[in-house]
Amino acid sequence: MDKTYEPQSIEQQCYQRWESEGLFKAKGADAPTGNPYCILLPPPNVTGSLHMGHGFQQTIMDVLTRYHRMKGDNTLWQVGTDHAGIATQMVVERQLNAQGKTRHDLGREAFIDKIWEWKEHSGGTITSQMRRLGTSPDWDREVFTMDENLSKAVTEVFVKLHEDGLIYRGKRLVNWDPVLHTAVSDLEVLNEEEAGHMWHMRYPLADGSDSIVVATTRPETMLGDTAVAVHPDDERYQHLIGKEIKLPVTGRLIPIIADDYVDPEFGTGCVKITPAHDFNDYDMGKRHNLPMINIFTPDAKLNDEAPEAYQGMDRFDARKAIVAQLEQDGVLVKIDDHKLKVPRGDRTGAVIEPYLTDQWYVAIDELAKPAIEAVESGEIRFVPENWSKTYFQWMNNIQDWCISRQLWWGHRIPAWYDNNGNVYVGRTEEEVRAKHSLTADVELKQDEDVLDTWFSSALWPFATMGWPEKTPELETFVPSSVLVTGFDIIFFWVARMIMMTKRFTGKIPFKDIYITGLIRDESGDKMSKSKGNVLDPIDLIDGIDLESLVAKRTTGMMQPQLAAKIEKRTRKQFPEGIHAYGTDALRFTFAAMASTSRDINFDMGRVEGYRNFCNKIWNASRFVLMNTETEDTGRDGGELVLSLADKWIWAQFQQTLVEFEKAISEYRFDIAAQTVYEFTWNQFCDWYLELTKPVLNNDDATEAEKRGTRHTLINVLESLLRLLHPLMPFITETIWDRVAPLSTLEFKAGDSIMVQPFPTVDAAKQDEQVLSDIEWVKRFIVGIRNIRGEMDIAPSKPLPALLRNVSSEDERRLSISRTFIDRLARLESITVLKQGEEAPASAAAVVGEMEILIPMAGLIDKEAELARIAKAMGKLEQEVARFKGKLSNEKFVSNAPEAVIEKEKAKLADSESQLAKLKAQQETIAAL
RNA sequence: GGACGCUUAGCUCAGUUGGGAGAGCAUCGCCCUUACAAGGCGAGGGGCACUGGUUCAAGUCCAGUAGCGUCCACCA
Repeated sequence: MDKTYEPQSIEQQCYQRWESEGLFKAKGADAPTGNPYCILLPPPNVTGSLHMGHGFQQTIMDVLTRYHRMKGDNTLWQVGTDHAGIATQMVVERQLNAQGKTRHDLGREAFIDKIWEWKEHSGGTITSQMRRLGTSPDWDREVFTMDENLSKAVTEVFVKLHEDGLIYRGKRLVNWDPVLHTAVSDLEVLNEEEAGHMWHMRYPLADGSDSIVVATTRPETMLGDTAVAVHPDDERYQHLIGKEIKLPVTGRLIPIIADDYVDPEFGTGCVKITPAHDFNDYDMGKRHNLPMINIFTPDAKLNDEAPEAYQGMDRFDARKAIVAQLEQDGVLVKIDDHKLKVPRGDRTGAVIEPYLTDQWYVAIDELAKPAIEAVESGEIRFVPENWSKTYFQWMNNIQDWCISRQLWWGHRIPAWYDNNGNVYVGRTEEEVRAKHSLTADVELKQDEDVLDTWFSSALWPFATMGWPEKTPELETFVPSSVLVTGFDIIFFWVARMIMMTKRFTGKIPFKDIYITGLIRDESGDKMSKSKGNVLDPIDLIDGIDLESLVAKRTTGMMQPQLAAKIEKRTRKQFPEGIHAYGTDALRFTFAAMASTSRDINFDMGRVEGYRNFCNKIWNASRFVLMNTETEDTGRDGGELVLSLADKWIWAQFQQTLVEFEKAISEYRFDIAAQTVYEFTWNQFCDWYLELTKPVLNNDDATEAEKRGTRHTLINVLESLLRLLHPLMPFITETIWDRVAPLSTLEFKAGDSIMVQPFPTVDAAKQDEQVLSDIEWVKRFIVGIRNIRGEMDIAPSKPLPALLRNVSSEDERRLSISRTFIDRLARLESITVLKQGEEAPASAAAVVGEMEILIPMAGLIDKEAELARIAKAMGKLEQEVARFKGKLSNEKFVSNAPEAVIEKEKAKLADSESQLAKLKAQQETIAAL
């Protein structure tokens, strides 16, 4: 193996091999063995490219998938992409615009063809990037939400819901995006606080006897006013209720009405009512039977309901013009600054206009009820559990879902109209004609609208499994095991999948919902193009030089004026660009960051740390191979004598395995990552590999002993690679290919690590005695290293050691670990002092009751040793004081459980004994 | 207005039924010891946001305060 770990040189070839050998394939619905384990990939937009959130979530899904596959489960990671109606249409439309054309120039069919064409060429970005991440979904089952079979499911669901009376068409006020010319759902509207004004306008009474002042943030909507409302109990306006007002500018007469909705404290206590352009006014308009005057065209210009002077004017220009007119008429009382929430479309950023149109809706209450119960009953579980509250809060106040969109790209609504305005819903025109006995001479036109993208996404759990056909996959993989996703789409997607899957399969869509945190930048800001703090996972894998990174961050910006700032920031943060850390390091980082926290600040330092971890694994493996590849590892028989260290590393491995599996089962990938990191680096590399050297390089060791150690080296490493594989697929595969043939694992030549069984706990290797023996050895060695470190004694200088107060247990341990201690502590001799035997002036370390003495003569400075002892004593004195205080507290002694008190007593005794020893040392040395 | 979350070492974060404060990175020493300087060995560093309560015992449970943040709803 190369001396240095080079991720670039191993990753691509591994992946191609796995994919071409078909190793990601699920065993199939009717697999003879294995519990079904299924994960649904939240389908990314076809227009998308991989961002940090994808990388993070997909890493977690892949860890679970690989882990369960190795556990022998019938594992399916279902993959696919979403047609993303609005986003995709916008991408292709922008390309057309660049050629000076619009989609209307092409016409609907040609435009849709164009999108398909675009999808074939450019739609695969994200799936090829997923491959770079090492993800292992079953690519053969990859689906697209506009595929024929999924489209069929969409139609089926629509028709069935309509038959059941749960889909209806109605004229209502909707959120209208005047740029896209489509309705959008409540969820697609973002309300941001923005600075605006409050205009106070005086409306005169029709009879000229009085006037009333209304306040508004949208003066232009006065053209659509059909009433002014006051609170019924507001004494100021009692006498005006029922009278009429002459609306300025238009001269229309409108009534003054009374309604509880009005807050007398706010503004002037009088509200202008525009039922066709405000949701609250709409409700009030319905309560009072007010006319609804729509004053806007679909692109939010004034229509012919407005006075001629304003017709065709954009709404914001109209606002200025109206205000000017009001001022001129002397009815503008004042203008206040006012902060208000402005609704904007999440795709376009355009100010959303409440707009009166015909749309299709899903009546949601009947669907919501079983979906709420499924979570309440615990059948579906949120992880972390707390997110269920968010779910309930929304589900309990859920509104009917507007599902029609005035777009071209998407699932066309299966409804047909005749020339009399009758609507027929059915799977096809033929079905509609047959069902309603419509003869060929009745002209039918299909609804122009398409469905909300989330409508098809909602069917994901069962539509991907072949529904409405009765397939074995539906039986096997519904419900899926866990949904891994972000909290931002709990409403958009998760809730809707639960509703639809319950409705159409009677089953839940998934058992667990693991909600991941949101990846932010290092200082906690959301990553966004306009902030210039976006990291591309691929750049962390391959690296990127500074100039390319700057260019990437500053091109194609919505607000080019920010470019200079972003460039400065980027140059400061990445003076050398970004190093290539490789996929395994990035994946490990993602796993290690997946704690329960809902915001995750991405720290580049950690990627580097885990790249170093990869390097550590690489080099440790080189060491193991160096000692085993050309040696006898006992694979084909031969006596094996295991050293204390050999037994210990196996015992330690069992513990690690148990902890790892527990963490994975609880979706604590951070703990899982930490556990294997600690084992690999701090136990396996730092201790075990060092402990093998005294055996392997010892001429006195027997061949059986050496064979036992080599056997342990190669087999622990082999098992460790399998343990690590779900987290770091590439490096483990590459090394395993070399290691496995030397191990005792039985596998087919040429097989990949990813289809090997996950390590299982071997109870015979769990050994508490060995664990505590090595603990003792470690403390012994660290004690001496500590003296060396603080006394500036070269590590290479062999030292004599004297042991005082040695128990029989200490003697036993010493006898089985003598070679380890000699080598790792660099001792030239160990002398056990007899009871009462005089010792020379020494520096001391304490292991339990036993003292390790390093004679000072010629080595250790008296003052330095006194200082070292004083420091250690200081610590012990503090401890003793704390334990004594506790134990002398009458309340503690009489109330705390016996076990706790005993523990405290033992700790006190231990500290006191150590302290006494140090004190004696101190006196001896001070007297020199 | 409603709901939720966060505040622990210089930085980014763990701390699961209350029982002697942890990791990585950064910092400071010493070391090119034939797996690894992307490394080894050793060391320093914390009023656990604040106040009060429960308890023999609180980073952990309860109440409140402050600061930061997210989501939902919304007063024209």
